[in-house]
Amino acid sequence: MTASTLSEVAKLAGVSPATASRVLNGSARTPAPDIAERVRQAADTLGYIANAQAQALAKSSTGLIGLIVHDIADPYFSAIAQGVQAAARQERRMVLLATTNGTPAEEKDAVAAFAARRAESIVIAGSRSTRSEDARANTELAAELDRYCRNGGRVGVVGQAILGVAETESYRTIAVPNEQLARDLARELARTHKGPFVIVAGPEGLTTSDERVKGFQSGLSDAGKPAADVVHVAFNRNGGFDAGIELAWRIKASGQSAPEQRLCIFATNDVMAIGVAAALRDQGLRVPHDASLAGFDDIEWLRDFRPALSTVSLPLEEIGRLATMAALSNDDGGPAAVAGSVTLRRSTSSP
Amino acid sequence: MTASTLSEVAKLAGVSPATASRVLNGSARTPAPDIAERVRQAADTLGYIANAQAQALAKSSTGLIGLIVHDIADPYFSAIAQGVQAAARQERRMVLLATTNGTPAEEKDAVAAFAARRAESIVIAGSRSTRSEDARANTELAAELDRYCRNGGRVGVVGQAILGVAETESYRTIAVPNEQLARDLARELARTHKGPFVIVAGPEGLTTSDERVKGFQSGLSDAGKPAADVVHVAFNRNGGFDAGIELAWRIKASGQSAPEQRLCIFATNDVMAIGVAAALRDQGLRVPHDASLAGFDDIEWLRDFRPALSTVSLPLEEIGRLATMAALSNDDGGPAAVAGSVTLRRSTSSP
DNA sequence: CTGTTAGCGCTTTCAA
DNA sequence: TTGAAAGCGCTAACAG
Repeated sequence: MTASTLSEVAKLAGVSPATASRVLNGSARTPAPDIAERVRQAADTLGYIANAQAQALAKSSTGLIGLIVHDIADPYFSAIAQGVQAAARQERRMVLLATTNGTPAEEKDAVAAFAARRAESIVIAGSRSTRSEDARANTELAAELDRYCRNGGRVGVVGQAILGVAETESYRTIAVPNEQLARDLARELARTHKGPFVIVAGPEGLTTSDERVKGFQSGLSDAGKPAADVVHVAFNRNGGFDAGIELAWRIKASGQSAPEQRLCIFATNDVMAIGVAAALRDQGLRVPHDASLAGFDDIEWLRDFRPALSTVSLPLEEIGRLATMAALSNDDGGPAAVAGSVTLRRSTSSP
Repeated sequence: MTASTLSEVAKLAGVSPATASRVLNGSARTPAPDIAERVRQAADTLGYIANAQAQALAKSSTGLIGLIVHDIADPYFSAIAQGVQAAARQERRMVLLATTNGTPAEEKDAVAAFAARRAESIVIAGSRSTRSEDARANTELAAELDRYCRNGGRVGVVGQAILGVAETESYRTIAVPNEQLARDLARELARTHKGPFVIVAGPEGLTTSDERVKGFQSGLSDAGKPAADVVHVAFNRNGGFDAGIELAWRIKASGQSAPEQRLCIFATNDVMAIGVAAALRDQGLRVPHDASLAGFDDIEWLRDFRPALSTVSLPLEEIGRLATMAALSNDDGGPAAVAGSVTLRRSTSSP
């Protein structure tokens, strides 16, 4: 990377580097018009591009914002990334991207890498984990974030706070009311569904999934329904598929489906619900005819997925934008939260 | 961002900054074990995090790779991004992300921004445009890339080369045989389809779409079929939907569909095909009963989309990986290309 | 093996 | 208004 430097430009223009700097990169006062023109000319002929690294070093501000997601190919995360990117552009920042496969250990690495690059803020999306096997990594992640914040970094977390990180004004979380919304969904479904409920959840200890399970159960309870069975599988499409195969078996075994026996399946996110649907179809069962099915998130794919899936709509892109703004601004707007809403579609309509 | 510095660590450990640097960050020779331990201890108590900016400046190598896509929320791009990210991690690089809405002007801005940050390589994904309104921006983009390459940057382009950029060994393109594959698809479809063909394409001048149109037409011609009508709409889901509405009208107008009148619709990418399918369904038509439908790319969504869509499978993630490696390595492996394959599914089966 | 000395490219007081 | 000089945090010759 051998680009021309400021002093080369300055020399060509016959001025000092300081002056060149003042005209080329924003400074309080602009030098004389003729000087300025000479400098600009020189910069142009040399194809000068300011070295952002050097500028960052000199003014200790990098204009970088780090984004950490589990999986950028997942529509949930790519929608959030879209929002982050939009906000970053608006605030004239560049975004650094890291994917972690959902492991706190890799999240910690990502935070460290961003800290090293002196990213001014970090946005973390993706469920937390309370599994014991992640405990150690979680502690390290918290420590890394704490250190990052103490060094002046700001972080915005999507969903739930990361345990063990001091809640300062430099650490903000965009709360997603998973529990409340799942509860609303359960109540809504319980209104018309007569049969038993089953929950297809992610691994136990995955906070987002756990919250949704808890909320759903409490919604059922509110409606005077018995608690739902919970099947724990991978928190992705294939996990949903696995669960779906098992449930298909159960559905078939129960013989002809009287309304009182018909299952209502709640998958704790949309891609799992899609997996469940695929498995049921595979096994010759139809939704909503043989079972009701609902998901969570309202990812873009759902728009053209059939049967139309009931779900909880979340403003994903907005969430990304909010998390970014929270991690950038200095106003302590307090804990931000987003609103979601139950969206009933054909997959949970009476057959 | 007030983090502790190397010299603070050095001072605490009672050594010179140079020594501290040697132990903390990889150097050829490691200092004496006891010294090293002291330094590490000091770094630890101070919570030292090396300043990557400063390191980059000193060794003039940033470990940054820039990724430019039209839209990160689009499954085509997010799959590629996944591959880029994987390759970057493997090569211990960080990725900077920029989205451009497909406009060459924003692509140029992104290249400039990456150049300023001294990214060592840039990966550009997304169709080129030959529209006259983009000519100026394209020229500027080419100039920007040229300058970037001359300054030692390396670039990997997915799909087609960017016009006007000198084809040096620092500028590599991962060719996607759009034309050939579209031709293969047309031939395959022509084998069984009796009726007329229609192509739902992106805006004229969008290279990827144009190539696919051209290939498809030549495949039809190979098979002795008349050329297909081409409908130009936006290169996304909604464009496909618009076209689908119009086509539904056409299909209905043609009365009962004898096999000789049944339409086969080729959308130049999958999301458009999905849009077409949605429109047809909206209008009470069924695929493949009332019309055949095929797309291009084989994005992940297709896996659970019904009717199962015929398409051309592209190894998207691999493409991202290859483009990244091409933009990183110094071996001039020559022009790389990927293989795709025609994937026939139910959407083009006989009704 | 360790420390000293120059920078990397830029910004920014501080004088002139 | 312009220039000189110091320094951002680190690395890399070169001495010792």
